[in-house]
Amino acid sequence: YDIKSDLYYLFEDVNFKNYEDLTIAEYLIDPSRSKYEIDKSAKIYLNRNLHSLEDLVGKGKKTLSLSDVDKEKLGSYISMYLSLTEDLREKLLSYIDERDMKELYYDIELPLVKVLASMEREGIYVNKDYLIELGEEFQKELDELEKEIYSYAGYEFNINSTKQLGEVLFEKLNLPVIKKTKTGYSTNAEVLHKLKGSHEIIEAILRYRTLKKLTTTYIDGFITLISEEGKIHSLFNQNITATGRISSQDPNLQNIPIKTEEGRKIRKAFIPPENYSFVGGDYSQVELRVLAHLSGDEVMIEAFKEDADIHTKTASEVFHVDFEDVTPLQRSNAKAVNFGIVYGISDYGLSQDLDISRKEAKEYIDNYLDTYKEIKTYMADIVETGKKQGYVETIMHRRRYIPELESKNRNIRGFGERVALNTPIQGSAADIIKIAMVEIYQELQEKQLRGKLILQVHDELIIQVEDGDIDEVKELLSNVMSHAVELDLPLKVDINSGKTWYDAK
DNA sequence: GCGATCACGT
DNA sequence: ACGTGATCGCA
Repeated sequence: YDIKSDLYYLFEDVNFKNYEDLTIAEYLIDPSRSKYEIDKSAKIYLNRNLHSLEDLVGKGKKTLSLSDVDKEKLGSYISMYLSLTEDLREKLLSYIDERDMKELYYDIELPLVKVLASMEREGIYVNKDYLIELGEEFQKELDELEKEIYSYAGYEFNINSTKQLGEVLFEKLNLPVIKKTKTGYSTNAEVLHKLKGSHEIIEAILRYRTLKKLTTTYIDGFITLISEEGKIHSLFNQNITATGRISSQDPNLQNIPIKTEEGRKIRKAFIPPENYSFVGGDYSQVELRVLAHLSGDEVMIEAFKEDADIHTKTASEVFHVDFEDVTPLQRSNAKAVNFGIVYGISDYGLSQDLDISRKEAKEYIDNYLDTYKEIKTYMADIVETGKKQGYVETIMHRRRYIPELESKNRNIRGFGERVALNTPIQGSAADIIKIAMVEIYQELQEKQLRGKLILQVHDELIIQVEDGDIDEVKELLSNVMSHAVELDLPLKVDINSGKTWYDAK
């Protein structure tokens, strides 16, 4: 039960075939549960009412150490735990078998436990001095912005408080209210951008928000997590997301900035040991490729086979212009539609994204579905399947139940429909990269390459490798990732390397 | 401790 | 669509 933490200590001795993890089995049976605790599972799967460990040690500040727990109570808890585990195992494995999840469980998720444990244990070196320096740079500008904002407002207030900021903008300065939230005025980036022309304070606030985020989350936040050896060991969770993706925490290494150059600089702080480099591989358009495969849409499959720029190709089809004549705006609109389709689009959502009317958004979508006719069929079919079965599946039979499809509330049902479409796409992409991770891990060991997998960012893998083995690892990573599964179209992988995470782009 | 808001990623 | 985390302000 939750064996990843134990693998830290048993690492050298445990081999692939001789461990099991019931939290993983439970996750595959129902990935939407918020946590996997043995007392709850005993109730769900065996209808047994049990005391939890928490009943023994308490919670919060007064939590007891195990050594302080009454020995008799502890003993009976442990014996209950052991016999329960065996009963639970039998029950869960029968579910896994019934649902055709044996391959997913034994060949992907279980081996992956060890891969993730290895990534957590290895961690990643951080250049602390660089981070501190970058932080000081940001802080200097933040101090100036703070003064500037106070002078525009006419008084000092807490800029971080949306409530106080709303009062300044919409009551003191009388700027037009663009949007309201449940609790008051909306002050998010989207709103602020629309207010940009109306007062100089707006640009200062936007800049303040950006720099504040970078300092608090990515600089101060990281510095406190650096170990004595100068590393960060974040956790890679295997039973959190409803779609099968991995999540990362303490710190989250899956949302390090990249879009703006300033934020991207954070990545220069992540470095390999001496004489090592990073080799990175990322799937190009993996979710759209998965959609092309799942729907069997020949137009989209053909576009990918030609290795065309998919957004330009989409624009040329949707707007009925030659490939060469697609304008940057047309391409960026087509890109938004492609994104929207993967997320299970609504005309409302797309109209928000593109800041156009709902009617225009609907026209874009209709044009899109006229172009990719089999995607239209697929969208209708998958929702139908979800309603009929109560769940949808990925290519490796990962399953997600969608009770929202039965809701009488239109909004909730609409959400369920988007989930029904997005889950097989996002989840199959997760299946694919997980297969690649398990294979890479095994190949690096068997070929005795001096490389270790250290990061996964949904469609991207980063390996830390001794300089002499860079070329071989690049080749291996490219092959393993692109052949992880066989679809009706090729998977494309881009490979890079460098001396910091920033450079492995 | 917790919901709400905001911002970062794929 | 899927996440994590910082902060505020209230309980």
